[in-house]
Amino acid sequence: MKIASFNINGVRARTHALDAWLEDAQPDVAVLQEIKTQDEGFPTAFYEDKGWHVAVHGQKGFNGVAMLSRLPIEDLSLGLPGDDTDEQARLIEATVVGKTAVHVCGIYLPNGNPAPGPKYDYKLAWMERLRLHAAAMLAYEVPTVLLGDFNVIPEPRDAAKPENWVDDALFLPQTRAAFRRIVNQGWTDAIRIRDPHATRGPFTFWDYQRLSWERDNGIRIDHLLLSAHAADLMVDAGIDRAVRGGEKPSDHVPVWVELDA
DNA sequence: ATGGTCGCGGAGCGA
Repeated sequence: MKIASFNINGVRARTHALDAWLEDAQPDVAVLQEIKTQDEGFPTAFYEDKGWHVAVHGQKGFNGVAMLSRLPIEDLSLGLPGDDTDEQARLIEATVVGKTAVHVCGIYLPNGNPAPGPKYDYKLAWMERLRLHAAAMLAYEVPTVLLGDFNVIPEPRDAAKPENWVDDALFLPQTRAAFRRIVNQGWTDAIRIRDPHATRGPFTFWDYQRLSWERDNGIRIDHLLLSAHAADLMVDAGIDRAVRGGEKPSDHVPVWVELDA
């Protein structure tokens, strides 16, 4: 079972890039971030006609997440628990059953800039709620993949120019510590373990500005965290880097993991 | 140091 994540930065602006990638990569499950539309603006019927099961958690203008699955979507849940006043659409999770059941939780973690400030406070609060939810998911002991745009640069080697990010909400010590608290519950970073001693990259995001792609001035902020049961089933993982060089690309590229499930 | 690029929605914000 191939499970992927792609921050598409607007589903309407990304029709070509998304379809081309789906055709090429053939994921069984794909979680999408920043669809930037309400539910009714998502091309649900279009993808259902192509054989996808579709779940959408939309929001007008900003944020918004979705799930496309070749397998039926079961036990769908929308939104991060822990704050009934939080109306931002940033989490979609469900169970899909192939050879075995896999729980898939797709997230769009808040950016948090500028820091300090209310947006950074919201980011840290969201990460604390995610920590609690992640622990609850591990307790189910179903193979689980927690993936998406985390808006966290975990280590200096995850940025081409870490010195440019020292005051940024994606790289501040508090952000990285909050990320570590989650990972240290027992999650496996599927991309990092493929090359544990890499000193630079790989990257998943290149800003539209300052010729970042042409200069390979990237960062790694899209992550796939595997529960122990999921890590035992991992066959391969990767980053579809070439997507960034395509026509009308997102500023993120897809990340994926293949499980024997 | 500054400004640079996108998407959404139809100005300015978010990233």
